[in-house]
Amino acid sequence: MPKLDESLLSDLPPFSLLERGQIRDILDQAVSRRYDEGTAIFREGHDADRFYLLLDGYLRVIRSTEGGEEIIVLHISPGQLFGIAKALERDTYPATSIAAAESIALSWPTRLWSEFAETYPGFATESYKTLGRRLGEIQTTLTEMATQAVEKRVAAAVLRMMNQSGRRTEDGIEIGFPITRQNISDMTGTTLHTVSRLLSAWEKAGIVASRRKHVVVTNPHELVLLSGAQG
Amino acid sequence: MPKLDESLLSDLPPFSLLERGQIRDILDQAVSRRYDEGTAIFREGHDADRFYLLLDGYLRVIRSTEGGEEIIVLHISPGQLFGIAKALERDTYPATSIAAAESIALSWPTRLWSEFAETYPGFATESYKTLGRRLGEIQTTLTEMATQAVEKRVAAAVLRMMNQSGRRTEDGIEIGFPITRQNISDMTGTTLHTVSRLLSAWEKAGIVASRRKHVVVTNPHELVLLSGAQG
DNA sequence: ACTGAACGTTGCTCTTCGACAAACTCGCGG
DNA sequence: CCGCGAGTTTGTCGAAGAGCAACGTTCAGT
Repeated sequence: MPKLDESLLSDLPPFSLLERGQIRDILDQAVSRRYDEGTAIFREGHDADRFYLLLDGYLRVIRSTEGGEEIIVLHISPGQLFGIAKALERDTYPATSIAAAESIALSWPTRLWSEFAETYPGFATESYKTLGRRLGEIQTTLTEMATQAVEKRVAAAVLRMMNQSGRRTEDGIEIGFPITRQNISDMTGTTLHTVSRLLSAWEKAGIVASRRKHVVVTNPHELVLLSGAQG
Repeated sequence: MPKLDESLLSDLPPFSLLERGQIRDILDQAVSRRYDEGTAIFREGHDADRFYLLLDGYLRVIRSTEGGEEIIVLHISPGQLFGIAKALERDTYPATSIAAAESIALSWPTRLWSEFAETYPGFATESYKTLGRRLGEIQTTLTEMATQAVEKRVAAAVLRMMNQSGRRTEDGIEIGFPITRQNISDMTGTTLHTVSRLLSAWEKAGIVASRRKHVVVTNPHELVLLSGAQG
């Protein structure tokens, strides 16, 4: 295991208040690992024996029904803690995490979570902030799902990914990780067919451009209108 | 303000580890209040200046869209803490709480949350457990909403309320708070018309019996089948 | 360069469920 | 005891979107 550089953590909120030596200690206890696209970091219901920090890449957090259908609950971007079941006093993971793109994450044994929370100022605070944000996100998704028509939901989902991971290109803003129609339908509770039709229509209207597994939003403003912002 | 009795808290998880004197201190700082059916305890987006404990009654936690539609995110039963935005480092409430039945709640100023969490063993732990459970519940609702047909969602929603608040009667198990078809449709993202049709059909099939604003489940087993447990 | 698998498109049909409409009933306040 | 309003029921209609099917396209691996 190569020695990890302190600059990896020093700018991230959960660690930004700490001194060099403290960060060193934390890093020395961490395991770093790479995950190929499509690999599971952990699975729903399994023992929550470690917690994680995403250094690079993107994750999908999914839940599956007994019927075998999967729905994507949220995405995780670099710099975020995840798998922090312990913060909520759970001993199993409540959902499955899959690498949406090739990703790198640090992890620590669960027992260190309480130790970090007690020892390092701001660590617990930031963890709980993260959870609070996620709870809010999920509630928003839920309300959308319950009240909005499919087209608006899909538009909103694409916008959310764009805002979270978008990077400028010459044509517009590209979603920063590979994504299939099936993935989008799993976020919005619809079918890949319907998503395909919508994206085709939007492509004709000059709102998006999509290649296989990649989506570029060329006219974000129009997409916002479609998403039905303020009705 | 009448002096509150210590037995109010002594059996509840967040306080069960505490001594008599500590509970006295906590109670002396609490404000107790009654809320009529339909009254809001606090509203989404407002300053989270207090946190609460439901002593008696039932609450609906709702979120509303810009379009004015409301959806019910979850229900809260007696003995639960709520409005604990502070635990997630939020300074506004993320949703609105409405009394579903006449209810009584204690409340404390937000700043005491951290104090309680530090001073009283088990208090923070229990708060986070509550949040963890709710996060799980919401995720379940979300997956259901995304993958299940209306009938299954409604069946699941009725079952959930039955399990949470049901009380035995001679005819079956009655949901413990007033509930309209509109309320059920707000939980399941459908219309009151559809819910009315479903309940009528179930009534004919001998699965439920409903009077105005009240629902009794007469054949829970059949309802579980309808909810599509294990496909 | 070839092949198969994964991903995407499109047309058609069929069902579910939302929208609109109208009437009924229960329970409360005057 | 009456009238009003909130809650409920039931019917009809139409549109949104799921299901099914078939085909096209891109890519990774050999």
